[in-house]
Amino acid sequence: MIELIKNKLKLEIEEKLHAKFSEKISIVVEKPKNPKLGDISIPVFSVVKTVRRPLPEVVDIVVELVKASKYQKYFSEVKKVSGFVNIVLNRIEFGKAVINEFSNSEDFGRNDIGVGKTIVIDYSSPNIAKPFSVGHLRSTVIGHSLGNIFEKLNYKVVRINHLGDFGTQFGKIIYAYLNYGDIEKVNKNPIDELVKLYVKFHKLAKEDSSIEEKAREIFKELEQKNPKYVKLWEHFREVSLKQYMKVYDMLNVKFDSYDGEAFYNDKMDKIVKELHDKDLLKKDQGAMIVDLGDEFPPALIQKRDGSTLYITRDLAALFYRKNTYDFDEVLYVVGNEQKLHFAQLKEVVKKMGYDYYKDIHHINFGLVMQNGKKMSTREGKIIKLIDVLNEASKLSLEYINEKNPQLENKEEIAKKVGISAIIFNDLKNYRANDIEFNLKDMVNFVGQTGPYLQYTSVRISSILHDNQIDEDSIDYNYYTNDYSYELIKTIDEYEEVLLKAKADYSPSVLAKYLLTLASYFNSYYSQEKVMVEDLIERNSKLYLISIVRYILDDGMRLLGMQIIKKM
RNA sequence: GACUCGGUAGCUCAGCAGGAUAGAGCAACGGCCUUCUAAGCCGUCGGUCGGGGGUUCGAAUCCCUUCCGAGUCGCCA
Repeated sequence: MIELIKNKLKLEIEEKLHAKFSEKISIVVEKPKNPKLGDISIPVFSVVKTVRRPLPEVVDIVVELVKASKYQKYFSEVKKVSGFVNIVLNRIEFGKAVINEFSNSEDFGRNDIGVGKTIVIDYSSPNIAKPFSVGHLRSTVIGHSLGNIFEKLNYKVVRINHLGDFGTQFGKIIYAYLNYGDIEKVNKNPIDELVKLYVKFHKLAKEDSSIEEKAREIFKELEQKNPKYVKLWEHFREVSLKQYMKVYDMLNVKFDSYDGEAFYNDKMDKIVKELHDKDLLKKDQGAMIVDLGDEFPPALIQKRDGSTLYITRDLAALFYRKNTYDFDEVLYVVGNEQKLHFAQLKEVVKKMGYDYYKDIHHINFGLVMQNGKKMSTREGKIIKLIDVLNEASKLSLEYINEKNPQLENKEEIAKKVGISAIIFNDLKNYRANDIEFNLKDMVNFVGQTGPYLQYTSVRISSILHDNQIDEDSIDYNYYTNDYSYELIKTIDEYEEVLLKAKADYSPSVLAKYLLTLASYFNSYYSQEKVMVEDLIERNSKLYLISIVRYILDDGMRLLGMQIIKKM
């Protein structure tokens, strides 16, 4: 509502100023930093500059224009403060407008910006035969949440888990397995054992680099379907995926496709041929490259031995997705360290003459660091996500035993709180920032955390209970005190927040907003008694807090968190 | 070395299409449970917005420069 008022007011005033001074003037209509100054603010310095009139005169003109606005029924006061014109809203009229908007909406916050558009999101994408680490959590929860947010905005979303189930790493693992592996150990504890082999390989390669060459040979034969290697590969893939599914179940994450890199194995010749036909391919030091000029290093398409590389597979995947889903945008939720790769990918697509290179977006995120350095599987330093999730659930159960020992289904709720805490902790900060791994922070349940949001929703549920709410007997006067008014204003921002989260491809925008909403509610809660004698007052208050709960729950759902009624 | 991203309170971070006294949470300290869940609320303490220049009526926000951290830079993904 306020966004609408601001936008229209801006146009209205710009138009009238234009008529008056016959000069094009652009003004800013914003939210003042300090709410005491008002609800809407218009700095007039830019107007002074273009029309070259004294500031007080311009301020007066703008004040008159605001007062004459179509929206003046929403204004209770128009003040001039130095170079600003500040507007105070009429709390009753504004409250009524916001509440009505909620009442008339099927799904509050929804926006039709995405109608008819398809968006493909590539996320999670763990590497087979490697543990699902805290590093993969980021891609998984960011991608999942973005998918939910896009769906809320009426996009059609295709969720793809592009499994890292191919590549030279398999040459390495198979080499190590054949020389040092033990079938029983592998079957007993698949991923752990395969990681050991992978780490061992890298240790050995440091002393004897010739085994790198052997691994490459094995991979090449795997690509050419050597049955012995294919069989091993299938086995490794199967046992790994089984373990990943456990984690996805815990996180409540689902995908439309699990086609990984191997799926594109037979789709790459076509790419190489097309690049060749378009005269983009160049032989260089025995390998085939696409020269990308001065701006980027060349893209390596084919190795000296003829086997393919990451970017070749990504190209094949991209074209497959374009043909299959006809997307309007494709998002790759992949870490910062692959920035160059995606820049090169876009550049190659551009050179191939496809205009939709513009629709490729690398949704980069910060690395999970340990002691200020990137975590690396090669060095065997890895923290398994499942351990962290279990730890958080355990701690959450301890909390419940301390705070609310009589609670039913304690274990189940503890899991929902613990896992949601981990998810929220990951999403609350802007995705591209690096984060230092810190279990203590991740399982902290006090302050700006997942449990804080859940707790706030639970408090509301506890009041709402099974009270009936009559939407027709609302007295808007109960929404005018400061505590209520902050809630009304924040409720009003929900849709805008979702659009911002979408525009930035960052769930943190939503996460921060939910914290603000919850915080305003908790202040309200400490000040206002809801279950009062007066039925109109009680009803009005119940309705207001039910809206707050609706947004909290909807927002948490979009972030991929669990909604609970008691804790 | 080149390129990219970051540097805001002791710690974790918002704010950055320029706007009015720079905001939260954690930690520390002090209050608030005979009233709807105290995983909460209220308050105190805490900042040369890395340093230096510049553009502007106005800079944490834009430009230049410098220092610090991270990532990437041809046969891994």
